[in-house]
Amino acid sequence: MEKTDAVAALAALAQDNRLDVFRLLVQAGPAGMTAGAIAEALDLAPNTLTFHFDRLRMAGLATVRREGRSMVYAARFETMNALVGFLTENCCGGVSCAPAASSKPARKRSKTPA
Amino acid sequence: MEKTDAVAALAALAQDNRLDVFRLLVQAGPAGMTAGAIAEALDLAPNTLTFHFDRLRMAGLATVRREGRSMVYAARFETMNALVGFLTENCCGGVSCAPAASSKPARKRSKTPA
DNA sequence: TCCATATTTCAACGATTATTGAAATAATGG
DNA sequence: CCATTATTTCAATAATCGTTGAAATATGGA
Repeated sequence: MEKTDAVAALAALAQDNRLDVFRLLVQAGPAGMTAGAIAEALDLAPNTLTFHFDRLRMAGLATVRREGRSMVYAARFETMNALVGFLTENCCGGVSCAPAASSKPARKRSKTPA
Repeated sequence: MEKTDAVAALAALAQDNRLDVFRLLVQAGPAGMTAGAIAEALDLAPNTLTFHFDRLRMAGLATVRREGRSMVYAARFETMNALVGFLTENCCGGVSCAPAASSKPARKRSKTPA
């Protein structure tokens, strides 16, 4: 993941309501959730929600599809995974957030299997 | 890590220059870097930099200490680690960013709630 | 077709953001 | 003390953000 995309994804998640929306989508899994169901669950106005959905989609964190009268939103796990990968690689110093890397530029290292 | 803190940390990292600053701090390790060195490395005005440092500190992602005439900033790895943990736990569906399945009984049984 | 439902679009608004320039503060050395 | 270096504080600015209300659009059913 590129830095630009990481910033976009971070910005998309860096907002209370939007983070709630995304968490809900994650729980819903690939099946997703209708905009209405999310609006009800989080008590948000539908137009406000559309605004936030747009942000999530622009950041590659969500998808939409129409299903009858409803719009079904779903999380893009791939992007989220890439974001966590970016943070771990670039902002942690290596494998985990261990403090003491040397002053050399961080290089990709083989991932320790979980 | 609480949701509020996560949002704060995400917001702190969700900006080009600030992400650059933080990455530099991560590379520098616990020893940190002087404001001046960072200003030169990233070609940023010192007052602009102070603004960004404040954001990082408020979010718990950096610390300062005075060293002679210079201010030395360092990354707070602990917070970063907690953030990645929060994202993995709350926004990925469990272990990695697998499409939320076995780790939690996600309830998703409803035919378009009225 | 008309009607109800589900969601989006649009225009507005106050609030926050990132940046700049100028001035202030803190530490060091002569 | 004075000058220099390093950084912060302050005020101002344009740009973006999150929310709201009103109106528009799309779908499915009677």
